[in-house]
Amino acid sequence: MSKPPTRIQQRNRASILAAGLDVFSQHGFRGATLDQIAEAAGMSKPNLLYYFSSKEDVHTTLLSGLLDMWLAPLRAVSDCDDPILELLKYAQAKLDLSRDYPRESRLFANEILQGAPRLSPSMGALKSLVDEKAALIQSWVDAGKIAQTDPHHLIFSIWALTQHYADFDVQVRAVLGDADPYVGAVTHIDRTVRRLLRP
Amino acid sequence: MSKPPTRIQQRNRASILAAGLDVFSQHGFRGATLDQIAEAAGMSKPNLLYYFSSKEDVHTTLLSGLLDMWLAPLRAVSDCDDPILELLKYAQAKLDLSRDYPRESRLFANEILQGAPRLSPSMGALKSLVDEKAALIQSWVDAGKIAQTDPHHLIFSIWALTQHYADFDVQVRAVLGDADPYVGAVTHIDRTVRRLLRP
DNA sequence: TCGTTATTTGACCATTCAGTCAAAACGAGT
DNA sequence: ACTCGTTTTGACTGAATGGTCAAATAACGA
Repeated sequence: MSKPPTRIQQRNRASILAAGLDVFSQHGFRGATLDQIAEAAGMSKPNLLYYFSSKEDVHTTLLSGLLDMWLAPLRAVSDCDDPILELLKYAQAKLDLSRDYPRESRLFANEILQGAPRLSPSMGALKSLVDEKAALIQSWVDAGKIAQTDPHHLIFSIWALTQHYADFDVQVRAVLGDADPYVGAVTHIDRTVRRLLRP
Repeated sequence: MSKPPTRIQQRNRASILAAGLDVFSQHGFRGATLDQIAEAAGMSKPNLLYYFSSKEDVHTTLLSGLLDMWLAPLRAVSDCDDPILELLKYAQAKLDLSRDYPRESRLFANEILQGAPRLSPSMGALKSLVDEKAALIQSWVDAGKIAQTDPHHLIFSIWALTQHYADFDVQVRAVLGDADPYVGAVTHIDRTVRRLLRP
């Protein structure tokens, strides 16, 4: 039935998704227009709709494709001798995502902020993953390897602390002036996580 | 020139702003429609436009009116014998705002996320306030009253940790299930701030 | 009650925007 | 050069939406 996509199809779908990421992350779903996306992708609107069936199609394709990347660092958290280092690594990986992929972060933030209408299918999987890692963290607490803490809220903290720098970028930069936010953020988050977990 | 507003004017402007807060915080500026807001306010669209000159007028009126409330807890931070308690109080006050005024939090988050196009005038004042309080915190660090920390990033941390519960409410609830997020959040944030600041 | 002012609204306009369609342009194999 | 499937687009449609306006209705003081 479905033929393998040609080179042109791959290239065009990719540039549409890149353009969509740009526009959706900047204006949100309702604020973005197909003309904007088509223009940013270097093609006409009907041509865009030849590759994606609708505006929503572009959006959901982006979201589902990005969720994996976004959760990869959490998936990588696993049992080991030095849990503090493991969670430190997680926090830094998450901060790296904020620095290197701020548009992706804002795309998610926009979606969650509006009640995640197009993301609810994935919420179940998200809960499973978080619950699993929370159990692992709890086992570290029980073994006395890290300080007493609520694992779920610990994960929320890491999300909040790191994503803040991508999602509230303009505010952070307005306050800091010319300084690069991430220089200070790296050491601050390092210290925060260490202090929070040291038994 | 400008007459004092009648009782009807006060009531109607107030209900328009209440409706606008509801709709804007849920759908963002572009996603919200005047018909929605008018309906939520219990009046016709032309009538709404009798009290506010435009959609943008409603939005900016909301934003500027809310900024004061939002920054009040930070303004209240002042020098004292026990800086840790002072900052603890600040963090809890901010968390209370997230719990009691989540729509206001999301309204701001929406605005910042899109680059704060309608909020840039206030950014200068924001920086002044933060710089002032950061200097105060730095003096506490220098006096050895709290642990070494970057004051600006400390403030960002408190913002991030507390606002996360309002802005990402659906995600938090999807992960936690039925549990009330704020029950765990209060003690978690208390512990986090204490551990972060203890010399 | 009457006249004046404040309030409310139905009808309307112009623009924007998602999505359609038929036809044109292109490309690869023969 | 011809054919057939793929890609591209100009022109269009219908619905949504911000905003206007003149006329209707309510409030209120004299």
